[in-house]
Amino acid sequence: MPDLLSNLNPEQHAAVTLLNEPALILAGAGSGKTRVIITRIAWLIQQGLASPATVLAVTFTNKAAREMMSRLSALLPIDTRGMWIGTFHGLCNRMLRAHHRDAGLPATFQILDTADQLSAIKRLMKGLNIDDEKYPAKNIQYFINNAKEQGLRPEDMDATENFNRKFVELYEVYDQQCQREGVVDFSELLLRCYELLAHNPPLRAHYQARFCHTLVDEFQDTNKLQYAWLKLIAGQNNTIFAVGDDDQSIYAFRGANVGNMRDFEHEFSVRNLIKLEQNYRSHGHILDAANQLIANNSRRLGKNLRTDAGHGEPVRVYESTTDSQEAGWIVEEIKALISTGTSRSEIAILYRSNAQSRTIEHALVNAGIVYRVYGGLRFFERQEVKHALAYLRLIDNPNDDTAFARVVNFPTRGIGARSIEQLADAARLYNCSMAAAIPYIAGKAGSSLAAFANLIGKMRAETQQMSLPETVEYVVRTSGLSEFYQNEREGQDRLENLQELVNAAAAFVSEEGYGMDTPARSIPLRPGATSTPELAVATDAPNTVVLDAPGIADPTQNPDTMTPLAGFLSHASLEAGDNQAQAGQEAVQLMTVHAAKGLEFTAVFITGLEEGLFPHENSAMESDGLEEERRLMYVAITRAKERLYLSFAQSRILHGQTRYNIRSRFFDELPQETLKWLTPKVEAGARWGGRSDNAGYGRDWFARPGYTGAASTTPAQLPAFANEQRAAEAGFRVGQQVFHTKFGEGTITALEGGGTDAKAQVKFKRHGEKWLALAVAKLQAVE
DNA sequence: CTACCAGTCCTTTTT
DNA sequence: GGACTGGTAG
Repeated sequence: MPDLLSNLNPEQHAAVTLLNEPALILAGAGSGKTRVIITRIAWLIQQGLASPATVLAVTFTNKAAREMMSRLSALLPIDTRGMWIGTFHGLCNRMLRAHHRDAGLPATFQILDTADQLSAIKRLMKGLNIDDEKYPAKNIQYFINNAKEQGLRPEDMDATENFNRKFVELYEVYDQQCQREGVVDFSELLLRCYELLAHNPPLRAHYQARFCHTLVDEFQDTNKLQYAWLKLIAGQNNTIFAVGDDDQSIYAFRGANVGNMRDFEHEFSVRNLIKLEQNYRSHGHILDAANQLIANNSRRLGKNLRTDAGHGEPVRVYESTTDSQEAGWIVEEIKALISTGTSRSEIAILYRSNAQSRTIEHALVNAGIVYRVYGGLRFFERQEVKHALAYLRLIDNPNDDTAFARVVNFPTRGIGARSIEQLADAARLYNCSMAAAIPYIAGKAGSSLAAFANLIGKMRAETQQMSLPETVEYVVRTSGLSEFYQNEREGQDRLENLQELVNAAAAFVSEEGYGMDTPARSIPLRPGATSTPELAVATDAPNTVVLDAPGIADPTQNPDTMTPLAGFLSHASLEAGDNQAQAGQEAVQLMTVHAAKGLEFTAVFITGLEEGLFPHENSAMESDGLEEERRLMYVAITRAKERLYLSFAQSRILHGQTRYNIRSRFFDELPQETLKWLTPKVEAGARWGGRSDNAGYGRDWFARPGYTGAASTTPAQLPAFANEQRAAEAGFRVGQQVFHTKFGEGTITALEGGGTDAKAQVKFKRHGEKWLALAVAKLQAVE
């Protein structure tokens, strides 16, 4: 029996072996967090305190889930495939598939990704003749997802206010449309699963009895709905083991609620909050920098990272005149690093926003340094792949109008916009899907549409007995997609991606343990499974737990509640695939700070450390915005193992305009003794009251009087700041909320001039951006 | 239906 | 600066 505990430090040991109480583990960066979770699962099983079937482990990304499974099976000889380890969305999908009837969904329900959802909303709005200017589809999408993440259905929402009513109405119609089409979006997956458990006591009791240990990774990133789901599924006898780091919460903008950590601590009366503060990644100076920076945040749970590694090298700071000079300097440093033996893949260049990568890439290309950019299009998001998937979806579910609209005329088959509009009208009239409305269309348009329906019907019939890879291959060929891309000049890559899709299907089949010949569209029979899984009672399977609600399917004993095709389509939506340009190369790594979370590198460059960029100017408008930016900086710093570079530029071209920025306030928040300035440090001079707390935040975005910058700063560019300051004297500032009697609410985005010439640029919620003379316009401050 | 042009937007992103 | 969208001309 392997000794799982021998190499743990005391805090890790305590966390791993904690028994019969809810646990909150405050796990600092590089403190062995993943290791603790995996070791705990293994230890619980090894000690007989849990079986693989009674453990529920939740992560945010598929990558994290995969890592958990592979490291776990390395520790213990168990098959992790049947275990409930996965992402929130993946697990909810699994549960909804198993209980689709109770959840009110068809067995073949499909998952809309973000882009699908947006096009579904656009289609809906077009049909209702809703002004896209007044109600942008993106805003509707945001509203809907946000509502769902708060656990709110349309009927739960306040629709009394005029403006709000339209949103709520659209939310309601959108949900009806999804229901009719048999599709669910990402947030629906979670909310539907939550409601399934909330409204179905026997089912809830079943799962609550089944899971004795729930482990949650990156708990600080959970939103309200996810937390509610966890509480629901965990029930009484279950001990939740929540691992997270409030200082690394950087996803508030997508609904993450750091407050869940504090709430958990109180609601579950956590007795021992265990802090993992021993860092195994970074040298001392780097940690000192991170610790002192993050100490500027308020409302922290509080921790301080420490290391045995010694101080190491100082943090190097570089000031450049321009962004391209910054890039040039980075290239020189990287050359030096490489020549002294640092592997390219151990060097990372981080930036706050993607727009910054171009200049750096340019310099790297010129210097002939191989690099790799994270982010961008992912495999299952490519248009040719999405087209092929749309055909596959139609085979499984002809009512999926999103898929239908996508490929009804791709490749072109003489079905124009007018025909499609006609069809959509008929579908609305008869309250059916577009496919079902085809018989109602007469004339030439009708016959082209009928031909398309026949094509899909033929595909459905002919793939009946085919395996999944065969089906995919067949669809790519029969749909005309391969022919289309063959004839297109730039179609070669797309053709290859379609072939890759066939390979992906084959890989999926083998990873999921289906036989290669299993028909793609029947539920495979494996030992322990029955042909009607949702009615099956799993009493004789291994690791069986007592089922207190007989008749409830248990997806762990009966994982085959999905056909291979449905599984593959879910997989394509839930796991969009690699977003790395060229994987596996020995290359310098370029990515945003967000993308770097969880990774580590020997040498790290944090670039563009300027006011307005990092911290980002938009964050000034959000409450808690600066603190989130600071956490982001904290994440960035703690990626570095041995060497950390911080750089900023006096001027930078952004969106085609040259901006003159001053260095980030974060420099003032770092311990000066850990910094080594490669360029002379220029004192910033007195700031407005010298405040760096939230109260003064937003006031001094682009203007700190007294800042002279380096000698090369063009004086002609500086009056812009001076102008803003004078306008600011009138009592307004950038980022401020204002009210105008005619235009309503808005936010000041720029200020110019002074005295009687003072003007403010205001972005109104409903009327766009306008320049207003302060002497004329009656602007009221909203605070 | 395609091709081209003008207008618009631009923080971060996983599922 | 550049990617994407929507509109219109051919």
